[in-house]
Amino acid sequence: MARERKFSREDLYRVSKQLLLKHGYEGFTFSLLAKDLNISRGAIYKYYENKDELLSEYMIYEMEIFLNKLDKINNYNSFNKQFDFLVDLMFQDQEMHQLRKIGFEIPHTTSETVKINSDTLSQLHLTMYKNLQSFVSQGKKEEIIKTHIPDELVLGFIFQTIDIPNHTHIPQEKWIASIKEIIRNGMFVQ
Amino acid sequence: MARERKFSREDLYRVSKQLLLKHGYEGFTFSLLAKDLNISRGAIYKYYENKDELLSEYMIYEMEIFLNKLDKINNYNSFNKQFDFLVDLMFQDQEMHQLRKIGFEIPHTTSETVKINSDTLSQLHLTMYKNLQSFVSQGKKEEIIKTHIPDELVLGFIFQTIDIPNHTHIPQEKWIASIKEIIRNGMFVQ
DNA sequence: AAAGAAAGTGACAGATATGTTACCTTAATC
DNA sequence: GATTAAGGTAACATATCTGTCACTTTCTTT
Repeated sequence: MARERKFSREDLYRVSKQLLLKHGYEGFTFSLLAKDLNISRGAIYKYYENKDELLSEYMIYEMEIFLNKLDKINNYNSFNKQFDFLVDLMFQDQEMHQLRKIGFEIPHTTSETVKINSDTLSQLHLTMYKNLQSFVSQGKKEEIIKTHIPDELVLGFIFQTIDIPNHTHIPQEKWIASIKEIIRNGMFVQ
Repeated sequence: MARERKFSREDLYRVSKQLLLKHGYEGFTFSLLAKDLNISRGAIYKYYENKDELLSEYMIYEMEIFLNKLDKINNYNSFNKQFDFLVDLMFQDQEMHQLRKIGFEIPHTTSETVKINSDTLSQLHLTMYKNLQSFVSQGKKEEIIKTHIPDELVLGFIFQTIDIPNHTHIPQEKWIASIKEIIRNGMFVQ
């Protein structure tokens, strides 16, 4: 150590998250980042060669946090409780879900570091996928989930429906309850 | 008339669409557009002051085409057929749905023309919404759709689920059939 | 064939993002 | 207190996008 840093890694990640959600991948720049951190742009280059290096590293960080939370799905042994847990988690981590989509825009063609990070990220996605895969399998084995529905669709419904904009500001609890109901039993009167 | 144009409005729209889907709103530039059209960048400025003017106009064009198709929903008088029509339409016009989301990124703060176009676009969205609103109302009146489900969610499910990525390339027919089944009756065994 | 008008071009200036680097600052270590 | 090394800054060169404008090209009209 020689001199105290003006910004921590956490600062970097926090502000990057805000900027990513606001401007998207293409709109994210070191200029904006430096301005929001009240540091000079050059300081960031002491740690990262380009934005892809920073962002791919940050995505790994977010993904690891998410996977840790997701892992708690194994604390529940009935499929129904796991289902509730998963949908609730997705709603809590709605922003993470936005970020994950932005993460796919990072090109893995630039520096070596980015390539390595992208590989790590792919690995984490695979881990997530396997975790969820076994969740779906169990649902089908317990004869709760219809077996003829593609696994991808089971997960896709849970992942996509959290993005439905709630323009009329229906209370979150009611909103989520309705989503769960539709996924479970549909929106048609039986 | 004085001289033949090297590019038609259709050319402009077609290439803009490709670029928008590939690079998103922020990544869309007149430079890219000119290059793909094999014309000079300056030529585009003869018709549009900036990209927002072009894009907002283009979005109106796409939206009008879509609304014309959507209007055919009234050719069906049973709710169930309308439902099938709507889901099928959304799948045919998947790209249009991507574009619509990108369209929301156009700032309505630049030139007067953009403001006017944005208003027109809002109007078209309202028209679409009302059209769909009456579809949902009918479904509830016919006691096919559960009345306690928020209207926004009924539409949201139809609009969002078409975005679920079909990575494993399940045949479209089977895919769409499963989506319809889940929306209607859920993914849980009854 | 001359005049006029719309279409298109290329160059210019301004703005902003990107990497790099010489130099300054701060704090720990000797 | 001098040395060392990491942290930070500001300026520079480069690249790209933007908007404008004088000029050229092409076609129609007279």
